[in-house]
Amino acid sequence: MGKGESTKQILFETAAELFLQKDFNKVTVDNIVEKAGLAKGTFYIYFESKDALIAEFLNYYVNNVDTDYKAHLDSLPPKTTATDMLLSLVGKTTDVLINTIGYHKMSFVYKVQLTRTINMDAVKGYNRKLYQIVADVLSRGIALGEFNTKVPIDTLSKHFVMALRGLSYEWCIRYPEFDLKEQAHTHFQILLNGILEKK
Amino acid sequence: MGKGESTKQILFETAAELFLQKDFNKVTVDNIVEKAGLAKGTFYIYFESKDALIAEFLNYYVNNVDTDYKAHLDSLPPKTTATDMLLSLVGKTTDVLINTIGYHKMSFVYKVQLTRTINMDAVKGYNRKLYQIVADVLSRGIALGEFNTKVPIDTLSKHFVMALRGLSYEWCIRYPEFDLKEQAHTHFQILLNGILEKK
DNA sequence: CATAAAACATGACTAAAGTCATTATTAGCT
DNA sequence: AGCTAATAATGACTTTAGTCATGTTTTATG
Repeated sequence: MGKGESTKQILFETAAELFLQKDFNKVTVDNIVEKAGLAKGTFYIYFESKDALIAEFLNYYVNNVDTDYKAHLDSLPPKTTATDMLLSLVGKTTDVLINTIGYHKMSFVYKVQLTRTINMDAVKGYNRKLYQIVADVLSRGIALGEFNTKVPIDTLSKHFVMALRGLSYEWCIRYPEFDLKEQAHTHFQILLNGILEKK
Repeated sequence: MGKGESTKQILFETAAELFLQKDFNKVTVDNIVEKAGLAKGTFYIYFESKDALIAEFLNYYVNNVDTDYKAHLDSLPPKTTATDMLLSLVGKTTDVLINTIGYHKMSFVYKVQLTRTINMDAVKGYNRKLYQIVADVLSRGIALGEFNTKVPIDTLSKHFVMALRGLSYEWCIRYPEFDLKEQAHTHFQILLNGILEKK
């Protein structure tokens, strides 16, 4: 590891410490470099911007949750229906959002994602594990004759994850009135059932 | 109209002019007050922040579109099915987003909404006309025996508008790869049909 | 119309992100 | 080791949002 890499590491860890104590907005770049014993310019050698650092911090955070989601699904009884799996997965993700990540960090995720120059692929990249996890549940549902759709599975998976993101965004902008868990459940019920009269 | 109100008007209009020439980020508060021939402090008497001014500007923009949506629906042949109405409405909204408002302004809307202190009720308030418009189409669908759902209409309407917002957000963060119009169409097909095997 | 209170306006100031020309350190090479 | 090029670090500086104590104008009132 070159000198530069370890300096970056120091900055990142120093910042991470501060982020656990205070809101992102309350931690200044000056705070970080002072605590790290470095100059401000050094910060900008390793991070494009303060938001870019926060994005790395959040990516790191979000990265691990998909592993949790997978584990959660694997822990379900083998005869669970695909519908129940999907709803259980939705319940799990909303739990994590509410209890582990928190609405404040999620708001930042959604804000930073709108800044085109900052890379948040860990969250939105289609290679994110979550897309595959959802696709697997959908495949299972089709294999079991439980689901029936003309839309290809990976397309469907993208739409489901998008719906989850839409729900989470709505939660962020309507917090605390919006009950994410309940709304997500209802929304996926609608998504699964549709509203068209069955012929 | 008191003196204050007209000063606010001047600031707003000056800013609006500049916003048509340049990105929000490129227009500074100093630019605005200089062009308006006022002091910086004056700006902050009338606007809580630069973002608050932008929010007012965007609200004004977004406000009118719902009237367009209503007009669009009214222009459809009277025997149009509710399904077609809904899909046509979705098509219309995506047209407006893409061609009239633009992804850049929408990104700002979504960013500002995440700033809890700024009021964007014209966009997200449940009294927004769009919620009623969607509810009306849904009622029609139920009256015609076309739709069938246990979920109350106004709840359903909120979920549909949320889906639309989710799609638009996704468009913003994936622009220009994400084809909003096509994706919205597919998404609402899924939402209408569901994916459960019909019994 | 004199005057006090309220409303409006000012601009120098602070805070914080981000820049960049300069300086210091490290690594590779003979 | 001595020299050079690349890499790393510096901090004074710029930019821009936002503040606030002070000053000016308007309005209401005896």
